[in-house]
Amino acid sequence: MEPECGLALSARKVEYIKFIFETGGTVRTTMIATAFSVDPSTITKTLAELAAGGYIRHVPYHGVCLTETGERHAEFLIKRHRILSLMLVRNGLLPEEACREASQFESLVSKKAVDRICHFMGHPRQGICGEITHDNDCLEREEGASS
Amino acid sequence: MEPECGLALSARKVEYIKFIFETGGTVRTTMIATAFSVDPSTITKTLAELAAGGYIRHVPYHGVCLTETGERHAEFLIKRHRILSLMLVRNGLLPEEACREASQFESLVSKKAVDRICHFMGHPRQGICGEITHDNDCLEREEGASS
DNA sequence: TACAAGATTTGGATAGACCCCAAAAAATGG
DNA sequence: CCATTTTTTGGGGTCTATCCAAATCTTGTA
Repeated sequence: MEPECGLALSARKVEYIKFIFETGGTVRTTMIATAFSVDPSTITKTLAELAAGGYIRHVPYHGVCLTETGERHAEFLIKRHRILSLMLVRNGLLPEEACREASQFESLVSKKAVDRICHFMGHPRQGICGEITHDNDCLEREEGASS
Repeated sequence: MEPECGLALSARKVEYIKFIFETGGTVRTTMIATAFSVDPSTITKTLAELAAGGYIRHVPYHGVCLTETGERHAEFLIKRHRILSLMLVRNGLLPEEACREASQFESLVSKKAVDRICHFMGHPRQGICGEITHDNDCLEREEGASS
């Protein structure tokens, strides 16, 4: 089993997945297009790629919703954003700055790095733009896992 | 005067500028091509863009060297890399990991953020992959500058 | 229920960043 | 002064992200 580095999605796709997750349920193309000020046709195309990747289920003309995989991944994406934002705040940035900066580069930070930072910070529950949740995956390294 | 956010160069160009700076003096196309395992023609093209941006002086068939601007910028790029790597180490990553992760996303971190982190860490001199130098630009915020 | 209006998708294009290959051009050491 | 090496040119490619216009699907409603 490959380590799952968490770098499979481009920055844009990460934003879309997080948006769909946070909106919840079935999300319509226009909703995403409006939220990101992008042409609906662009969204349709990107959605097709996300569907091909198994992250979402897309019913043409009706909207998309996350698959089981997509949901699990979305949780990671959001946690990554919050952990990184929190780290930045704890290292001198203002909350809004931290959130903004993290959004810019988070898609390039590996899961392993996020887990280490999360561990180092003591698995904080309170992020600066929402609560942080911790699954086994992130806690299991605690009890002497391999890597 | 615009704030100079430090996001003008792509990740690849950042690597090239840092490499040229660290190599010092006049650097030849092949040297860069070899260092990054990329076709020389690709380097020539990217070099043309960096020259157009005023970062380097390119004498065809002879090599490139940084301009005054390029040198100043290179110093920032290297400092950014070291500050971010150091922050990651201080937040739980192993040195090599930190360096590798920082290289991936550093091009997307603003100068302002770097300055804040640098300030927060107390303007450290010892990075994990080299010494960190601090210019006025980064220290002046200390004595109550505007932003 | 048929249709107009609105939402969505298709198809066609563009743009930027990177990259490669083959061939031309320049530099250089004998 | 020429063969070898280095570099540049010219021509393609891929990928991601976007836009526009035209087709297509849904739906509320008359």
